[in-house]
Amino acid sequence: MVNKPVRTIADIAELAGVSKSTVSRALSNSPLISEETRNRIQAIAREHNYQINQPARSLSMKRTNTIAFITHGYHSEFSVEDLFFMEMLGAIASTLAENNYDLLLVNVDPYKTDWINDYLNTGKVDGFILMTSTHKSQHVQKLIEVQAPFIAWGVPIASANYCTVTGDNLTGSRLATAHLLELGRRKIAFLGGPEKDRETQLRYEGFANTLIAAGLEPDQNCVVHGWFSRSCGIKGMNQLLDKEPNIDAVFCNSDFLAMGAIDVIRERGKRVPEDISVVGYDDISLAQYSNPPLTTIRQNINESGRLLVNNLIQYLETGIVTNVSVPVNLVVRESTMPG
Amino acid sequence: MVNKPVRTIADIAELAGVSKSTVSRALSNSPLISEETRNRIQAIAREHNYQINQPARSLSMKRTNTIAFITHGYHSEFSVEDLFFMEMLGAIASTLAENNYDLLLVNVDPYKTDWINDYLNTGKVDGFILMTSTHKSQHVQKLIEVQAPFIAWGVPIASANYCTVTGDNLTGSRLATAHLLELGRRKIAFLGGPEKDRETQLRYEGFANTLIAAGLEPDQNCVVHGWFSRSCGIKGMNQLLDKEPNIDAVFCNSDFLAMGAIDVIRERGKRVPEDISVVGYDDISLAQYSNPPLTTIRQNINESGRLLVNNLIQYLETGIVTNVSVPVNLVVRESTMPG
DNA sequence: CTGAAAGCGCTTACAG
DNA sequence: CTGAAAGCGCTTACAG
Repeated sequence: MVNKPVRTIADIAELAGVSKSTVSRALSNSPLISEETRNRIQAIAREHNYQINQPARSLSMKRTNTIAFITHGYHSEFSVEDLFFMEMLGAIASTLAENNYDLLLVNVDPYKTDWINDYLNTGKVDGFILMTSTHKSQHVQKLIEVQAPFIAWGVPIASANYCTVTGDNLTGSRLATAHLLELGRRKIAFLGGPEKDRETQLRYEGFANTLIAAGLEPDQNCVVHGWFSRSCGIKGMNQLLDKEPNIDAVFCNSDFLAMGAIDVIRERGKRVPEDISVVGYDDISLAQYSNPPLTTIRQNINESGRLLVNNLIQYLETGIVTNVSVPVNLVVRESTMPG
Repeated sequence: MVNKPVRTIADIAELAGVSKSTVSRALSNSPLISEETRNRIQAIAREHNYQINQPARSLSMKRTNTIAFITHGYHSEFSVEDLFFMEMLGAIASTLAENNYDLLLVNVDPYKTDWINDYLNTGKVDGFILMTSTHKSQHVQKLIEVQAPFIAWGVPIASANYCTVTGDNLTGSRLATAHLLELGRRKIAFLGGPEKDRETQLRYEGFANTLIAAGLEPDQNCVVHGWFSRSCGIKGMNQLLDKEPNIDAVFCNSDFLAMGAIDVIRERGKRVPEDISVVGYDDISLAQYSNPPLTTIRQNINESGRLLVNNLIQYLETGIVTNVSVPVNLVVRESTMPG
């Protein structure tokens, strides 16, 4: 039945006895085309399993319907410590697919920004979703400088105007701290992310303000900073307990920090949560399987991923710059409440 | 200094006083061009930060230098249970980058194969890396049917000729079983993956043969099958202990199965490894952080990812079909040896 | 060693 | 509502 492959709009035009212009318009549902013609052409295309050629389309339209997800593994390769952005990636992938966008995964060197040029002016992608954790501000500044369309995860840099999605860090830390206070804890430590991270600063702010509102004085002996990794949780918790052995709770800025902290607490002969309550941050899927299951601040990763995609697409189409803060909530598990 | 943007080879041709053909050849290091001309043109391109237009190039060359990584989350979104393919993805991403290929991430519905058409005849990608776990054979058969260039993770289907990379399942299960026998275990259970999985079958074969070689009889009461997930580990371990309460070791076909099994063993009042030794499979990055750290069969994920990329590229260039089996090794941790 | 020209497969003003 | 034609920015036979 099919005696000649149908690969191009020219093939379809011939079969339908119309011009290529008409085929092109019919396939893209142009209102210019009469319904009858459109249906006839679309039927032919379907019957012959026609697929449009994307490079040709991109070249002509100067857009690719492809978005690059920019990240870098915590170690050189991806590992469990990258779970947060992996879960974000899942939500982003499905939302992009729903919008007929493709997803290019770009794993960059966090200390270099030359990836921007490689993907933007080559016409490979229409925009970027920036998920890098290290040196984020350098990447943001460079993206702005070259006027690249992008959206970034995280608190926006004050001096610049660009799209962002972030979790509500102030509320998150307030919820965590209030929960620990309600449990009767009074010597609460802060096991933070990098000190210059805006997210970490906001979380400290919420933490300190909640303590003060409860009539307590934040104690600088109970504050440490580091990366969000398990190994920094181990290091940080050791430092905290060295300085202040009678800590009765710790608010960690990530679930991995919390897991590292719990290991240290137990190694030092104390119990979680009986002696020290531990709260994490993010609620990655691993948090509930941890031992004990982690009380943590849920970042609503799926919702955040959807917003990153939808707001970037909106920006591409309309130029509207959005900065959204996604609600967080407290999830209580056994690391603060005995099971 | 730059008074006119330099975006196309035509712009460079004008600046250099040569034709577009010459620029094109010079930029792709064609030996046809004199060294002097080539250097001069490349210098101009560099100076003006010229980036080649990929869609135009793809349209002309009928290849994209893009590979699609085909997978699907274990649940609808990515979670910790997807860690195995995530870690594979890391190795694949960097190896593709080294070879100047881009990586398109395609999260498919495991029950449909229509993604093939969407990516192949559209000229979006040159080939596929197939990482789906469910219904793999359907995807493979369809790929072969439409003559799509691809490589698949896993044991090749006997009746077909296509590129694969797989771990050495026979050796893996032999190492695991021999290790348990050496520890003096005699009632060893097999907590397997899906019964129709070729990988699982091979692992059972290695397991059973090693038992027989040691003069033991494989006991069908000590064998269960399911998915590779933690929840199936819980279900399976409960079934095993219901049927055979005096099991003293269990060989699990994934690290997640092992984690689920350990939870059940403890809940039933037994100790790991004192009462029951547990061996996992894969050695995902989480295995060492598990409680207790898992003895497991390391799949050499990085090496496997590199091979998937390199052998697919080789196939694209030469048509050579490779089927490789990557060595595995035993990693002993506390789930079999008291710390 | 270099250039003029055709072609890759689309989209979209322009004209009717 | 439809078509002829130009154009997107490359590559590569073909000719010299």
